[in-house]
Amino acid sequence: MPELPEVEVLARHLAPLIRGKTIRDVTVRRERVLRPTSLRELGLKLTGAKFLQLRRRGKYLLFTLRVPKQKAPLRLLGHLGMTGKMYLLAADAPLPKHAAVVLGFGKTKFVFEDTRYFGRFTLDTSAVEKLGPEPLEKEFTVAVFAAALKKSSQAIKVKLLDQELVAGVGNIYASEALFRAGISPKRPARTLKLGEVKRLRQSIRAVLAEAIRCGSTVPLNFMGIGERDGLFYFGSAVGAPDFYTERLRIYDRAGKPCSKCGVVVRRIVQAARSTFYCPKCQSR
DNA sequence: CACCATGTTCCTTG
DNA sequence: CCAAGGAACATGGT
Repeated sequence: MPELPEVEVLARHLAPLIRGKTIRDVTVRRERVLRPTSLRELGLKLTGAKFLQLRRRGKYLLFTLRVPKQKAPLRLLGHLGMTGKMYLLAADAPLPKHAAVVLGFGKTKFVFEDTRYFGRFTLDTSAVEKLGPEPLEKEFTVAVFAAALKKSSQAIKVKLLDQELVAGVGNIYASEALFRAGISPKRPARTLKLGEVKRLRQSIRAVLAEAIRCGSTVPLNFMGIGERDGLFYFGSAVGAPDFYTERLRIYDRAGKPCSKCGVVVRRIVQAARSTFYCPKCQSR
């Protein structure tokens, strides 16, 4: 379920549920997700530790824990990959088929479920140091963005997926932001004019902010999940306002009419990923 | 059976 | 060294 907005909403929901909770036991059912941390080290360090904080950086979750008798807090990094989810269950509730890591709290348990196991749950936090600016923060300036784009001849859509350029944009919101800005996904990054760079930056911010707003207002259930809500993208949560289902204006709409001009939306493949665009609204 | 999928990393090629 | 493209990772949906 994972691009920046989904991770942000997850962090906001999860933070109050785990804050102050002490980990009594650690169960790892798929060691791959710990990479490169060993099963032994994770169990050793997490058992007895208490959750203090949870924040998001790009598509990563950063947990801060307090270890008894230790001054320095412990940092834990989570990434949802393509199919990861995190939520709490009652201690006696059955685990899903693809539960990768389970942390026992006593009456409840924290579950990291990940069908494809592309996600991570690890003590190695080095990945966040390589990330570019947070798109919704002040650090994501026109100057920084424009300078980075000038250095690249990659197609702009492909470049937007580079987490060193800007952290948190994924395949869906890259198409959405370009559609909103009226820029062709095929344009080499370095050919964007300053006005287009400004528009694109604003579109990225607007698209992400709107998605966070939607996720924050929709009734999502993170405690004792029953339904399989993959969270946002294609779901239509019960009682959700109309704009929730109409939120994606270009992604996955190949063959349908463009919402702005009616021309048929196209799907192309760039860097082995699908890109959706309107050939008229995004002709250059 | 075929092809598609929200992400990242590694390998090869130029 | 860099850029770019593709495959790999693993499972499930259509």
